[in-house]
Amino acid sequence: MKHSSIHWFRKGLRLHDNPALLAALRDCAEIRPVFILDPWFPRNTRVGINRWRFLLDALKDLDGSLRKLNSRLFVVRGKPTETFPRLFRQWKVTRLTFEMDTEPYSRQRDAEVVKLAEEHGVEVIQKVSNTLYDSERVIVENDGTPPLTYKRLQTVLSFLGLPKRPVPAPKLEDMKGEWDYCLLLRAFIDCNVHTPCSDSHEEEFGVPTLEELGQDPLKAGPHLYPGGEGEALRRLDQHMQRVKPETEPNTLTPSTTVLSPYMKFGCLSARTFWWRLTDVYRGKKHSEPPVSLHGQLLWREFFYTAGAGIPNFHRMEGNSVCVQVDWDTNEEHLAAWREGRTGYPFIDAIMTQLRSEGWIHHLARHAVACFLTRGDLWISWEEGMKVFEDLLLDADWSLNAGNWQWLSASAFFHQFFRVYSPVAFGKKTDKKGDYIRHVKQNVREWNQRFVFFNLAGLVCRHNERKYIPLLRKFPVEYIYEPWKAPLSIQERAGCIVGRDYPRPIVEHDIVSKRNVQRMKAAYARRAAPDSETRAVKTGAKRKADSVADRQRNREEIPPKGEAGPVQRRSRVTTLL
DNA sequence: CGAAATGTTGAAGGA
DNA sequence: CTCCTTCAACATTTC
Repeated sequence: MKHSSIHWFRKGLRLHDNPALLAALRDCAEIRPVFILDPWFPRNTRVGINRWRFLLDALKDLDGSLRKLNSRLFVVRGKPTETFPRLFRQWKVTRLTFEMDTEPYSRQRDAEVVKLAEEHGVEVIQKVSNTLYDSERVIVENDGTPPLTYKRLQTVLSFLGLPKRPVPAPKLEDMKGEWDYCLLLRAFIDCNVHTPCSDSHEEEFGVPTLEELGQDPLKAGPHLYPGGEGEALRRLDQHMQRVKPETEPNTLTPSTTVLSPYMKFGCLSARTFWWRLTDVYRGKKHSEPPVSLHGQLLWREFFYTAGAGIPNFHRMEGNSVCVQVDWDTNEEHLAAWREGRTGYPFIDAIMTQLRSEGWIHHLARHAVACFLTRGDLWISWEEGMKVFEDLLLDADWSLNAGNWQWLSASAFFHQFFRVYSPVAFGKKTDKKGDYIRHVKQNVREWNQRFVFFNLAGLVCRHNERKYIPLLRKFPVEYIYEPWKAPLSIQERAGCIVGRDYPRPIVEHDIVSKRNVQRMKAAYARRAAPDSETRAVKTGAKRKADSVADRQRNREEIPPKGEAGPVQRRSRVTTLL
């Protein structure tokens, strides 16, 4: 029997290394690649305009690639649970394929869709291709809980062996079936895979515009990182051809790959990236995990596994690995942080770049995350996570929640006495504060952008790309601390602190010391939740349960070897 | 069991 | 520029 297949794109917006798409094409007469978009959804979610633009880029790219295979992308407006029953009937669907997604929201949605498919007699095929390994498998291998240290993850993965090789993208031959044999019969029996498209495809199923999603295109920032598989593979090639494909992890200035947004949307496969790195590194001297690029992919794996196995991973409450902290509520401070007006130029420059471009360096994320939470403002990491979700092109549920817990010393990382200084940290790699002034280091690259914006008619909005142009003329010794400059120097720089640029909203040296003590108290409460005062009085400190103990206490997990893989899988699922 | 070592990337100061 | 110590001091893993 020849199938009528739907391949459902969600993440995994690519043709390469897409095993679920290949599964859809097997023994298939009709294939319809589908992306489902609720036109009202954008108005109710924390997805900023730059991220929407990236998604639409990726969809356009996907549609273009599918056209080359004599197919098309169907962008279907609606909710998955309402849309699929209609599509199943209308298109006489027999098979639905999609990439497995481990996020709780997606799992619930997918479970509902699988149920609907069963009711309509539609076969469902799900494949793991977003991560290097099957997260559930990693959890089972670690006795039912996600590894909570990087070392532990490495140990578990060593049992599982190397990641699978990526599968090739479908080619035109795959879409045409056994063309040679069928050519003569083609008029009578259609034995080729094809995608039935109507003349009204564009109006009905075309990729939407930003306007359709209720976004004002004029509010988008410079288009530095266009979305899509094509751009992802181009960037990958570009970085793999560099003499030294390593990035320096401990500096802000040298360029990193900026492949993270492409990874988030699945425009680039983690396995493709992994094996390309292996090829490039073969026989050459290179760094090792955790700092190497292989290591970065394993960090992604680490947080994905944590997100898949720890209930309420995106919250403090009900999250077994998260230290419960008495964060303050301070709307003014939160807004100042979000909008880049804390009075600390390094912090404000980073937040300005984030808002405008949708990507900031890893260590820049550390600096602003620490500042918002345990370092300075003592505001919950959940608030920071929401802002990143809005503004970061690469905002990925598990990684975002996991890294915010890390930086706020709420989970995984516990050396809360190591506080990033909003003044000193940036100076280490950028003594002159070029980043704050945004001195153009690569004129040619900037000129290309200039031409591009010019053509796009956006030149007036985007030719001023300095992160804090106000502070441009401050001398080097005051660029990180403009409030310390004498008034005469402020006047000469054309910027008076307190009038043109804000005074610091907190005094770092004072609040950071206070916050370390508050953190210490929060950890003490965790160690002895019901007897903090007693512990202090007697001087006795009860030993904290290990995280694994506390997780086990929530739900008993059978000892290794007792339950078979199938049973275990369902157990893991119930943990969610 | 308890001590020692370890942990992707702190800051400040000195050699 | 790199390496070192000291600051105060966490959880987790290893020995």
